Amino acid sequence: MDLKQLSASLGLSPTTVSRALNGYPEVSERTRERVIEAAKEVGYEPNVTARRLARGAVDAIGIVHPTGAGHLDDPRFLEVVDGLTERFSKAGIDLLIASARQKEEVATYKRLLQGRRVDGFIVHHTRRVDPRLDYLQECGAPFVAYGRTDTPDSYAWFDFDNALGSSLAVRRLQEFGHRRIAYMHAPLELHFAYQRYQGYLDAMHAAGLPVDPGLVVPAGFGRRGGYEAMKTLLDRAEGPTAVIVDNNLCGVGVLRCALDAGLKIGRQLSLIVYDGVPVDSVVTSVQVTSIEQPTSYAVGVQLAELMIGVLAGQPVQELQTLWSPRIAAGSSDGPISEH
Amino acid sequence: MDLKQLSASLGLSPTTVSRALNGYPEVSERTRERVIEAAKEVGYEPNVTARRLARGAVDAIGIVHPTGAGHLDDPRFLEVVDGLTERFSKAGIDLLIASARQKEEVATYKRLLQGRRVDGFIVHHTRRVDPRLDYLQECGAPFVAYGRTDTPDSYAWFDFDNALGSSLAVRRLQEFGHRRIAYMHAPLELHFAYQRYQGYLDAMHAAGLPVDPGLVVPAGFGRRGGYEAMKTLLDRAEGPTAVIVDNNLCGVGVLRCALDAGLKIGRQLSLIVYDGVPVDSVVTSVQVTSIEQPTSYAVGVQLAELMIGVLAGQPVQELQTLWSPRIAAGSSDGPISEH
DNA sequence: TTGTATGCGTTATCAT
DNA sequence: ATGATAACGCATACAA
Repeated sequence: MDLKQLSASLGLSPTTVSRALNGYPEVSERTRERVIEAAKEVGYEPNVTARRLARGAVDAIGIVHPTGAGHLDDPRFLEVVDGLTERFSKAGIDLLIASARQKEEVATYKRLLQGRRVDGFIVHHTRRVDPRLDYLQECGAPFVAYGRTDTPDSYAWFDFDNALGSSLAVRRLQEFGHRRIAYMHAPLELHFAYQRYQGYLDAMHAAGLPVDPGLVVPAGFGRRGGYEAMKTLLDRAEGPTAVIVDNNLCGVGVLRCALDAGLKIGRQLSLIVYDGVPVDSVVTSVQVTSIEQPTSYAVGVQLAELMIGVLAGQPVQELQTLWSPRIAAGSSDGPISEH
Repeated sequence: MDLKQLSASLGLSPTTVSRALNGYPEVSERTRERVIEAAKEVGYEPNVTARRLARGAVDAIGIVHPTGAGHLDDPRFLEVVDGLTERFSKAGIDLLIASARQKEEVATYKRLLQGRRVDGFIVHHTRRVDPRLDYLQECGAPFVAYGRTDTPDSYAWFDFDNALGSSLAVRRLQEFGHRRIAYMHAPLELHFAYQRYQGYLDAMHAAGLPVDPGLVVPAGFGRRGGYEAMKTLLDRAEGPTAVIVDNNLCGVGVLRCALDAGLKIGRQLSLIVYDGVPVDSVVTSVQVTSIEQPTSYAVGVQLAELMIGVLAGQPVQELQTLWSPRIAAGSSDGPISEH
């Protein structure tokens, strides 16, 4: 059943039916009701392809994720996608998911855009200098970045105040009396990792604490990496009394290692982990103090909201969202104590 | 640059240019070369929306995943998606991802289909009786199921020989001399869980081993569930000498629990886990014997391949793929021994 | 308030 | 081998 048939069955022109269904004001209420009723009755659904061609907009947003990049298994990604689709579907927007080998990323954006497969993009895992954003800005394509680059003024973005999270953690540990505060991080070319790291450095300096390079350890994104990194720290002559970990899978490994070493968490070693330790962890004895952020689902919804703003032509300066993390206190940190 | 402009610049009609680019045979080789050259030169990309409208096909496949269903955080899902997009993109097919609350799943399929947003679907996590497949068959929509239902003859599907995997595990343990073989499983309304469970039962019977209902434990999809379930088993007067776990996150929990209880894995307790224990686990001392299946990426590629067959009108009976798992021996199982 | 005519960028049909 | 013309199904400028 298409528009022509529907309108014929009602004795109206396709134009009027179209207007009635799309909420145009110049249709009489009586007619609108009749039309909507009939449309529901016969189960009419407009052909989106035709509508798209006529309107020149696709009502689809793309999200490109790098193949074999390691954060593929990031469970959060799917949660974000969930928030995106939820919000987008309300606006009649489709979410297109594409994958690209890391070298071909920009080419993929180009292909999707030039074939008019999408109106714009959600770009995630931004890097400090990011050729994808450069390309999209160059050709004026709508996009929202999940995470800022070094030059965040000229586009729409969502981000957490990553530096703040680390600062809060350092300040808290410092108030407990810690001085030797270790820091474990994901690769620093990822901007969130970089920002969190900067927050750590700044807060350490502000607190007048020395930063021992040996206590700053790249530990990647995984449990295993965290475990190994922690083992290295524990082997040192002068180990840390507290550890901050910039991502939670890594944090699980750190916790595990500390427990295996027989340390009393919260007394002999203080631990603060970004995003906390996942609910589905086998470790239940310790409630890990965490730097807490809104759920990834909420992030997805917000990203979609921003995208809709961009598509509506809102100035990008109004479309920059920064959410602040906060500390959720657990039992994994406290004053220094030797027993 | 659209088709009209391109053709004008070549002094040809849009028709000829279209034919040349789409590989129609009735174009002279000379013309074709000229056209392809020019198209590349100016970076012409056909407008897919217009093409779709003209051809009446969307070249897009949908995948609907249930919101808040617990397997959202299934890392494998993204790997499958990766394989799908990879294969689909070669065929010029888009992958649309939508989410739906569990009650609204069928309605979502309906909406996507009637609005001609997609040509067909990949349906995953099939249940033994699955209203989604019923609906899609009813309205004749193309789809490929990842997992069979109770009536698998009339549609295209991909599946693992789930029963076989459990049988292999039971047989192996039986040959080691085990008799009290426990089985932990995900919810049985998921067909893969049901099939694996049936394989366990059948193999136990075939081996002449008694099935103690107390040794068959629903343990869900997570580490925590596995940990708790294992604790329950260990508390029993007559516990198992071997455990089979039907999913690997759960298996991590089981392993952890057994280690915490001080058991020597492979001697005091044998363990076989579907898909093995994830590489990024902190447990490195034990190499878990696993029921091994091809990667989820490969599954994705195969699913896409099947879908392309369906769209091409191939008979569904030729589009049913069953892959067999095999045992990858590790150090987590062996003959019974008390020390 | 409603209808007519035209356009969106392709592909397909039927000539030539 | 190439071209003119008509779909594809909807939205919209313009007319009534």
